[in-house]
Amino acid sequence: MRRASQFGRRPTIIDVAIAAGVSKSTAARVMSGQGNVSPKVVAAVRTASRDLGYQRNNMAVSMRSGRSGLIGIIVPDISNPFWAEVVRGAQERAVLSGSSLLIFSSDWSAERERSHLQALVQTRVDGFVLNTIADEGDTQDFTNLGCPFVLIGTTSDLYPDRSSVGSDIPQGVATALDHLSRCGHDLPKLITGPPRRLARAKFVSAINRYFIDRDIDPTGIEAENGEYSVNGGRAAMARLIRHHKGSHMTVFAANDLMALGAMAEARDAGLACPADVSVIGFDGIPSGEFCSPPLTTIAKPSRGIGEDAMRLLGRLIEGDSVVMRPRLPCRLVERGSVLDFSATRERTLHLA
Amino acid sequence: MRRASQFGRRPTIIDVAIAAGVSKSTAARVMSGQGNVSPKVVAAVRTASRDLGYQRNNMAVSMRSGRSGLIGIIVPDISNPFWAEVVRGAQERAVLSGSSLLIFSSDWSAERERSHLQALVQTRVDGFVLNTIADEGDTQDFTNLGCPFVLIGTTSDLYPDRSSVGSDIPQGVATALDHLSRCGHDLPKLITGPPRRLARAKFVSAINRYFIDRDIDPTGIEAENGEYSVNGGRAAMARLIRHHKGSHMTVFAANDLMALGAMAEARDAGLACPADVSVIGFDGIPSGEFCSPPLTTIAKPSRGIGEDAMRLLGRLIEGDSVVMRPRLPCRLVERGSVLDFSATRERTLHLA
DNA sequence: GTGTTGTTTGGTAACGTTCCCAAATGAGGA
DNA sequence: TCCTCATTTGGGAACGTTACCAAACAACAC
Repeated sequence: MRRASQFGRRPTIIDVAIAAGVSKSTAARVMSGQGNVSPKVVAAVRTASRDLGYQRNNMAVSMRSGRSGLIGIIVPDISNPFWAEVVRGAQERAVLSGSSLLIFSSDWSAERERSHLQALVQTRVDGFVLNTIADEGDTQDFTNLGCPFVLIGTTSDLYPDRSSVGSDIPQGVATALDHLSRCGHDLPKLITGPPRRLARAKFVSAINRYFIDRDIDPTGIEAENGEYSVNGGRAAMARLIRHHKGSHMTVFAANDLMALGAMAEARDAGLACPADVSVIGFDGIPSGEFCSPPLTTIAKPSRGIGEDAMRLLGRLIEGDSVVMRPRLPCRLVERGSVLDFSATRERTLHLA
Repeated sequence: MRRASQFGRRPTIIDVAIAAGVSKSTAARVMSGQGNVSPKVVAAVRTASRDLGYQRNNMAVSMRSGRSGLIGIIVPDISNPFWAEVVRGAQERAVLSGSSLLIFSSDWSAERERSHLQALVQTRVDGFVLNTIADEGDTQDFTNLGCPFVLIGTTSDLYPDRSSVGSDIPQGVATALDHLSRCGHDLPKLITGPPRRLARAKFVSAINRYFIDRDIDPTGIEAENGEYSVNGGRAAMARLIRHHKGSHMTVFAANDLMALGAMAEARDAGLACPADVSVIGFDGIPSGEFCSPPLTTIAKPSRGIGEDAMRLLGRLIEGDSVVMRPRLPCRLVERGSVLDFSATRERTLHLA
């Protein structure tokens, strides 16, 4: 059996054509399966192709067709299981539609985001999915790259006339606060992202709105900023503990990694969760199920965000210029990290 | 300022050349910065390029040069934080070397692996990193795809004359068993991967060897197979619990996700960890730090594996045909999921 | 002015594919 | 035999880039 290596290079469709004794046009017609070829020739070309180990060169195809079959996706932190899950959702759809995914992590650096974006454009991806870390003011210039894209996450609010997919933050926040109030908690303390981040502002304002709508004054709510990581959560929690007066402390973290860090820090400080400290997170990453105690959290539809973004991008690539901005609902995942005061009271009564 | 969209298509280097009033050869010389161009012309071309928003078409470049600047990586399960971390290591190196990573997950399906592999070849990646799920017997045919590659993980042992990067399984296993024995444990029970998987065989045989080398008969060791996932670990643990006689149970899981599952299952069965059940894992995923109790495990150098594989692949792509097969050392991460009988005894004495 | 350098520039081909159009072939009827 | 029509086949161009080679140009010495 002849091999690709016999040429010292990969066989082209011309090699196949020659081997089959036809012209490259005919060989191409066979490969694309568009008919109008005699059965004898089809067989000959197929055989030659198999014998030579022919593999179509997608570079040449995209060169000619203007379609690369490549899709880019840039998220801020691929190490965060939440974003990993979003990417996985996108991946699933990409495989389904026969395209390949170029995955980048901006690591919260605008510089990196820009450079990855340029790499994507130069690679001539058919489109990209982006969670831009751009803050208010310096909105990036990917809007005129001449390449279809779908934004994901909170920062997409900065581009109201562009298609985007996100989770419904106000609804998620309300779900969390409803749960806390149902469990008999007072105003929570917040662990939020870095000061300038838009996501932080959205999170905080959703919380304020919730309380204002219920005639509760939210001005007393304490908030500590931190990086969106376990260590960021630890540091913020350490500060909260230092300033804390009173008995039970309730903490609402803006993402699960920070919630995990907060719980770890509390434990190190000798505080029991949920007895002394209640923690509720935001994201719904798998690790939350196994931590001690299991983390009560607001699960975002991470995989769905990735999937829907790809679906939307697909339509954009097909030329459908519709603008859609779905905000998918979050749901409460009740586990063990939030103390239920009502249940405690009941239990106390039972014991008495 | 003129924009890419003025042509209705992306500007090419010819557009730049025309705008600058030179030939495309000259424009190309400027863009590649290889000198022999008068300063005046350089300035003109630079200006034209910026004005038009010119972005080099990497498809055309790779077409001409035979280099795509694309690298593929296929892992069995991108949802597993261990593999995510390997990919992240690879990503880091890729960005450093100016190439982009195409990431695929085979999800333990040979069919998918083959299809992803074909996608990579057709995209003309410069090389790829692969953890093949191929079992003994049906070794895949990526060896004659005419594309440089580096294998990672246990299955690379099936291709002894190919470059690969892995972790030192025997050393890791020995580290784990040393620790268990130091803590006063008897023979552990095993939670392993699916029966036909080569990784399972390597794991089990490393354990057998360890005991044989120490004149201990390993034949009595119980092992339960399962998928390499949390639920796989749960199911295996359920079976172990059902068959268990005696007091304390010691479990060595072949990966951390299964260890997490085992701990969850034990908890659901009313067994305390580590009091009733000791669990030691293998991988070193971040979630292990936050579970209850924190998971004692053997950490593989996940990120290093990804990095080294890319480094090696880089050399292969450069034409250096050296075969290297580093096996990176694992290290013990001692946390709370393994009961230390010696310490317990001491503490008991102190209390008495 | 002429010849000899060295620098700067432009034209052309090639990478592998697909599409369009024209040419060739075959079948069937007048 | 010749014409018509349908089917099958081949040739050429184009996608955007770079490398090679030759031509043009400038500078300088004779």
